Order: sequence, then structure tokens, then C-alpha cells
Amino acid sequence: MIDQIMESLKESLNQVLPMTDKNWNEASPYFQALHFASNEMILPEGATCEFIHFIHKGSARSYYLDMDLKEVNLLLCREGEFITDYESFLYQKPASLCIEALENVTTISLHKKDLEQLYKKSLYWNQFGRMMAERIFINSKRRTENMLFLTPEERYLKLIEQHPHFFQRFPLKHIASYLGITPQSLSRIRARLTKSN
Amino acid sequence: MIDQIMESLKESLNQVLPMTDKNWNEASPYFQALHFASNEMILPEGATCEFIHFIHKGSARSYYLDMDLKEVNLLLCREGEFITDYESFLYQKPASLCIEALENVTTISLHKKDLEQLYKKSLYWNQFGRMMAERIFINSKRRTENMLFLTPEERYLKLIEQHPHFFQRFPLKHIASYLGITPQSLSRIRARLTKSN
DNA sequence: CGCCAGGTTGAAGCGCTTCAACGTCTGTGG
DNA sequence: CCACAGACGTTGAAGCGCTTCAACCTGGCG
Repeated sequence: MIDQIMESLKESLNQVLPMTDKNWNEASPYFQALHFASNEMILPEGATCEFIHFIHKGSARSYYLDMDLKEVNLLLCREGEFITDYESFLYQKPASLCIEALENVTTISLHKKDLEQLYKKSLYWNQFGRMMAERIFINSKRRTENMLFLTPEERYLKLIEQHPHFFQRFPLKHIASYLGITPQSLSRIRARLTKSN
Repeated sequence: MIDQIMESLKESLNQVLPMTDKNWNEASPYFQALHFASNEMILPEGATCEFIHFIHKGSARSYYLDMDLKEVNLLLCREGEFITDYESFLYQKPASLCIEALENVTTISLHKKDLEQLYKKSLYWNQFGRMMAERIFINSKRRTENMLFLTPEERYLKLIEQHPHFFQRFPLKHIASYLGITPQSLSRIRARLTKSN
């Protein structure tokens, strides 16, 4: 079982940056499988994020708590993707995000101190870390661009097009929050669109 | 002159990640000084971004052109900061950003192909690249968070607090665009605030 | 002097938010 | 087995702050 999981992780990582057996053997002892029940906190409020979690099974969300304790979703993730509060992880300071399992989740997780070991001894894992940072940046940039240029309705339409599975898997309230609007607004947008289809 | 400029660059880079003389000597032949007149395009529309520009003197902005050809500023930069379309630079594809000099600008610029040379032969420059990506990510994240959580008025107040020099140096229309609002709205926000001070 | 860019101000409108009520579904306990 | 509670989604009404279009003021510059 754990072997299968590691094998699928290896394949995922290989797609980010092809690795040799040596590269893999350097790192594989550091990966650990973790389990979280649905609704369990993967990163509780105010904690420091110690892991990068590669989601093997299940789904999760990361969200902010604003001043009024309202939640605003940053990311909705499923298997094959990874989730972390990268800023907290990088600088080992209390996270501004929370991470919650939306279903029963299995992750393969890499601890900060282990990643640092890899950075010290391996050019490959350094490059890998750089490419992780680049990908996380691109994600964040896409999000910013969406918020800057698109109306809530346009963001909704784009989401349907690019991530239709969101609507199969996540409750609308989480999707609304991800789109940066209230559930009521999302409901009205949907009503408007089906009326004028 | 050029020696002074290189020396100040070396100091800046040293603050990102301390380097040995060997590290510096590996890279210094690759840096080139470039000059741009006020209002000159550093990265014209649709071009591919080939450089990371460290601004030595002057200021610049990066902006998007949306569908209606309206400009939306992403960043306003001054000396000591760097500017690039990092996504375009990374993947060498046409930029979604434009970059324009706001004053006469001198940059020290590093070409993509030269950075790749450095990545190949040096662990230091790999780490440096990773830390650049991390910083660019943090910037982008801050921007996203501002757009998600703060009202235009709150964004304005925060900008005054954190970057008061913007108001000395950049016209209000650029600041409005940077805040994601129209110049009229910014004007009204300012009027509202001075009235109720 | 007259032009133009930058900034302000007015009026109208739109789409979001908020508060509130209500329907529906699901799960749980009497 | 039914009744109720709670979560989720929808709908209505009111309000607010932004945008848009437009007019106008000001200072800098040919």
C-alpha cells in the first residue's frame, strides 16, 4: 500500500523535474504518509506550517480567517496536487492560512527540516525547490489576475470551464468563497445565467 | 561608474543570499547595464521577457492591458527593487505584462540564457534563483491578499502607511490603477478621508 | 494665449453585500 | 417511524460603494 503511494508520488515529481534513482533514494526516506479525517484540520489556526503535503487521496482547502472570523478560501485541492502555507513553511512563522480536510485525506508529506537537508546536499532537490516555488508563484499570479480583471460572474464562468470537477465535489459555499463572493451572490449569478442561457 | 553600479548590485544580492567572491565572479560577467528614457518601454506589449532587471536608478511600472486596452498596474518599482515578467521570463513565452520606465532608468540586467548557465554550474545560483522565486511569490501573495480582504479604501490607507514614497513619486492615476480602482474613485476616497480626519 | 494631461466633482446606474425569511434535504433521537 | 434540528441553498428588499460618462479646474508648456 505505502509502496503504491510512494510510486505514484515519484511519478508526480518526475513530471515536475525528471529525477534519477539516486535523487529519489536521497529523498524517499524523508517522505511520510499522513491521514486526516474529513473536516479535520491539517493546519490549525495560528500553527506554523511544517510540511508540504502532496495529496494522494481526498481533497482539502486552505482558507484565511479575516478580522470578523469569516473564512475566505484560497485553494481547493484534490489528489495529485499539493497544499501548504508556503510562506509559513518557508520562514517557519505562524501561518496566515488554515488547511482543512474536506474528505478523508491521505497525504505524502515532506517536513521542512528534511527539505533543508535535501537542499544542502543535492543540486537536484534545489532545482526541484526552485520549480516548486515557481509553480506556487504562477498559481498565486493567476489568482491575482482573476481578482484584478474579472467580475465575479466572469470568474464563475471561467471556473466552470477550467475546473468543472469543483462543482461535483465541493459545496457551493466553498466555491463562492473561493471566487471571493458571498454564497448569495453566487446563487444569484447562477440563477441569472440559467435564465438567459 | 559601472564599477560603482556593480558594487551596489553585489551588496543587494548579498542581502538576498550571502555569496563568496567565487560566486560573484561566476556571475558578474553576465550582468549588463541598460538605460531607458522616461516613458520608454522596457518590455513592450507582446514581447517575451528576456531579462530580470535590477533597478539601479529611476522607477518603473509593470502593467496589464485588459480587453478594452485599459491599463492595470501590477507593480510600481524604484531603485533597489527588481522588475520582470517572471512567468514570461521563466517559460520564454510572450508576456502578459508590459514594463515602462517612469523616469530615466538605469538597470543591471541578467539575461535568461545567462541565468540558465549559472543554474547549471552553481549550487549558489540555484539557491539564489529559488529565493528569487520565493520572493516574487510572496509579493504576489500579498497582492492577492490585499485584493481579497481589503476594500479600496483600506488598500489606500495601507499603501500610505507602507509605501508613502509612492505618493511623492508616482501620479495618482498610476496609484489608483495599482489599487485596482479608477482615478475618480481614488479622488473620492481621498476627499472622504480628509473631510473626516 | 491656448492646449493638454492630471485631478476633482456631479449624477446616474449597477452589482455586490447584508439581513432576513424560507424551502429542502439529511441525520438523529424520542 | 415521525419530528425536529441543522446545514445548505435560494430568494427578497434595502443600501452602499464602486463605475461610467461628463463637465470643469488647474498647472505646465508650446
